[in-house]
Amino acid sequence: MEADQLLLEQQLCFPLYAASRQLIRRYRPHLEALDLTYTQYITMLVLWEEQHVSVKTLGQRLYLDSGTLTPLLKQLERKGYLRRFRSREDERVLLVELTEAGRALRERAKPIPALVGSCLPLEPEETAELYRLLYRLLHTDPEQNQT
Amino acid sequence: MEADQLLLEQQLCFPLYAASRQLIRRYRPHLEALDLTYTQYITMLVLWEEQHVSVKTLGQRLYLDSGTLTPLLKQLERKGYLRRFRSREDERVLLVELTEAGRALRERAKPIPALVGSCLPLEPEETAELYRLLYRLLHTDPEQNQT
DNA sequence: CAAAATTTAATTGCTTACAATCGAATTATA
DNA sequence: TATAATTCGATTGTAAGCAATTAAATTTTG
Repeated sequence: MEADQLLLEQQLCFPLYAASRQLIRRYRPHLEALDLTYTQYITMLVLWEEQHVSVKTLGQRLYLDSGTLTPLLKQLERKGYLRRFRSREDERVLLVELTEAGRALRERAKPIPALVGSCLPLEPEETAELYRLLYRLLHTDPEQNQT
Repeated sequence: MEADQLLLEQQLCFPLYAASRQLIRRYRPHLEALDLTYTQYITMLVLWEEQHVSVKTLGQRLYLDSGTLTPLLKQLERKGYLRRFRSREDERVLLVELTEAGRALRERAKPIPALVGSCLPLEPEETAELYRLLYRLLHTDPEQNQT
């Protein structure tokens, strides 16, 4: 019986991983117009919600570590969408804040969720259920995340 | 109203992506003992099911392209788990077949799905529902995959 | 207060993803 | 059957992810 569990289709990880990459692929054409990659996009989503965010906070919200975020934030800084600076209160902390260009980008990003969402083959209540299950997976977690 | 859609938590892509990476992280410690990465593991899953698989078929089953698979298969060949050879019928086609070591690895992989699955905070019927929704996402797809 | 422990980002190294392009082999078609 | 189109895998270049390590700043504690 264990044998069956080794079937590709029997492993939850597989459709989760494949569906995730596929959905991200659907964002790509829309994000290209904004000169953003997908990871840069979800980083911007956080920044559009909060004025000042530390790398640590970003990492906690996005489940990403500094090894991923540091080069990504430098890239976004190069593009002119944000500024990076050390906190005066605690020099260990690097804060990130949007530039005017970064805030302006928000308007151009607004249509994207609807554009991507409209081509998903799920009913609203199915989408809601998927959310619920994914957040269950995500939140009930032993070794949370890193920095 | 569009503004709300730009909230990180409102985007399906985000929990999907984060949950996917988190689940893959849970495999890592078990896979390390087999000297496999996660992507190498799902590749082995396919090979444990089929004797000879072409790179194209692998790509279709895993939703990965040759740019990902070529170096990965070379790596698995270096580890001694598989052999790569051109098809005699069609020289464009590269076939992959497990070595004895590759087949033997299957036994050591058997406990992994149960080990990972047991720490998931989902009821069996919830897991089933999650499957169903993920495969809906995955299968109903316009621009399928690449090679 | 000084030393130890902790926190925070940055860096390094390795492995994906994947778009784009290429070259070789095969198939279609004019 | 030549040549045009297609298929297949490999290659290249960019951007993630992430473990492990490091360095600097801060906090704890002896």
